Amino acid sequence: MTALTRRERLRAELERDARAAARRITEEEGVEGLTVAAVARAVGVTPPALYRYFDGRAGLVRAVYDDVTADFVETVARAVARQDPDDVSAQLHAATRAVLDWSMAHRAGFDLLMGAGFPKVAGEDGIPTVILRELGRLFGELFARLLREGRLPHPAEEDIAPDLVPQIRVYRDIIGLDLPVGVALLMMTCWRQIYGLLCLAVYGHLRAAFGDHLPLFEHMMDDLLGLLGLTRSPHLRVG
Amino acid sequence: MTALTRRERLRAELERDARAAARRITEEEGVEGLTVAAVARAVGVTPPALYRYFDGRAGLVRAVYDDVTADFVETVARAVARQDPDDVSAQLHAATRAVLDWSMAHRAGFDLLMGAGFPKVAGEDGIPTVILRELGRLFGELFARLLREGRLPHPAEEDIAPDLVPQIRVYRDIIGLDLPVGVALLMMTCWRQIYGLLCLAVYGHLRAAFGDHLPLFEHMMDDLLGLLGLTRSPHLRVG
DNA sequence: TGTACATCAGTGAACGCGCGTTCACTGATGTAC
DNA sequence: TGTACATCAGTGAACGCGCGTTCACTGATGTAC
Repeated sequence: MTALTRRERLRAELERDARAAARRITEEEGVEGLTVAAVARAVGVTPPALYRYFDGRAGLVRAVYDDVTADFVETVARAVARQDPDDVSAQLHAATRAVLDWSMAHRAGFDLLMGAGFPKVAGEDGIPTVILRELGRLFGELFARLLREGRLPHPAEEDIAPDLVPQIRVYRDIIGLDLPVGVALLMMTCWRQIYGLLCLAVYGHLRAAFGDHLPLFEHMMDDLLGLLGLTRSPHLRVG
Repeated sequence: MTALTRRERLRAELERDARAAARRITEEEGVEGLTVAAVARAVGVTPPALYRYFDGRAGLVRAVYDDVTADFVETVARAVARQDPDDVSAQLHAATRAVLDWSMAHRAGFDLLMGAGFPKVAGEDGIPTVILRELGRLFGELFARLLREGRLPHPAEEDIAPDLVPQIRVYRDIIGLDLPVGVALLMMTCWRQIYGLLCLAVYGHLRAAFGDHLPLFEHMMDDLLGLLGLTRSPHLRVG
C-alpha cells in the first residue's frame, strides 16, 4: 500500500479518464474521430495537456488499441471459462460466439483490431500480431486437446497443396503452438469462415437481409463443428 | 454523329479526367484522401470549378462509387465469358478468382464497395445493393443452371433452421432470382466464405503468413465446388 | 461573313471549420531543511 | 511546524495545415440575326 501523493492520484485519474474517453470516442466515431482535441474536450482539459500523457495522436491511438485488445481477449477467454472444461464443443462454440458478439458490440474496435482500421493508422510498423497470437493460442489449445484425444480428423501433410504448406507453417508459428500442419490448416479453414461472418456482420453489407446474424452464425457453427468431428453441445452456456 | 461544340468537348474531357483522377486518388489514398481539392489539383483546375461537374465532395464519391462498381461487375462478367459456356465449374471458379484478383488490385475499391468504406461515406441512404444484385445475379444464374440440370445438392426448406428461412428469402429476393431457399442458402454459404477470404486478403491481417492468398483460395475453391457437387475443371482459363 | 448579344466554364478571394503541435508561462503541489 | 525552493501539470496563444463551399467576376465560346 504505497501512499500516492495528490499529484500522482490526479495524474492517474486523468490518464484513466482520457483512455476511457478515447475508447468511447473511437467506438462512437471510428478511429478517424479520435483526435487529441476531442479527448481533451471530453475530459475537460486543453489539448496540450494530453501531451504529458500520450505521445500525441499516435500515442492516443496506440493506447486505445492496447485497451481494446485486452478487453477483447479477456471477453473471449471468459466465455470459454464459463463452459464445462471437458466440453470442447461448447468451449469452441462459446469462444466463437463471444468473438461475434464482442465485434458487433464494438464495431469500431473490430475495425481497429481485425478490420480495415488499423492498417490505415498503423504506420510502417506493420500489422501487430497480438490478436492473432492471443486468439490463435486460445483456439489452438482446444484444437490441440482434440488432437491429443485422437478425435480430430485432419489431413496428412502430404495431402495438402505443396504451395500451401509453408504458409500454414508460418501461420502455425505465429500462433506459437506445436501443431501438425493439417491441424493448423483446419484452424485456418475455420478462421477464414468465422472472419467472413464477422466482416459481413460488422460492415453490414447484407444488413438488408440479415438484420440479426445469429441464425447464419449457428448454421456456420454446425458446419465448423462437423469439420472437427464434433456436434453442437447441449450444455452451451451463452453469457 | 452529332457534332459537339468545342465547349461540349472540353466539358466532356474534363469530366472524364476528373472522374479518372478521383478514382486514382481513391485507389492510392483511400476514400479519406478523395477531396475536392486533390481532384482539382490533379486535373489542373481550381476547386470551385469542380462544382460545375459534381455535387461537391459527396458527388465525387458517388461518381467514383459508380465507376468502380461498373468496372468490377464488368471484370467478373468477362472472366465468366472467357470460359466454356457448358463448364459451370470453370465459370464459378473463374468468377470467384476474378473477384479476388480485382479486389487485391483495387483494395480501396473493395473497401468502398464491399468493405468498411462505404458505410462511412454513404450517409443515411443505407447501403446500396447494386453489387449484391449484380454479383448475385451472375453467380445465381450459374446455380440456377446446375439446379435445372438436377445436379445441385441442396437442403430441403424444412431442414433449414426456421429463423434462418425468412432471412434467406429476403436475400434471395434482393438477388432477384427465383431460387429454392435451400439453393439460396448454399449461395450464402459460399459467399460468406469467399467474402472472408477477400477481407483477409485485402485487409491483410494474415499477410505475415499468407503473402499470396492464392493457395488458400484454391483450397477454398475445392471445398466450395465440392459443396455444389462439382470438381475443379481442367479447362479453367485464368485471364 | 460580320456583329451584337447570351451563355457559362473557370478564377480568385474569402469565410469558417477543425486539426496537431510547440512554447513560454502560471500556480498548485511536493520536499528538504 | 514553518519556510524556501524545486517540480511539473495544465494553460493560452500561436503557427501552419488542409479542407468544403459560396460568390461576384472575367473572358472565352456559342448563337441569332
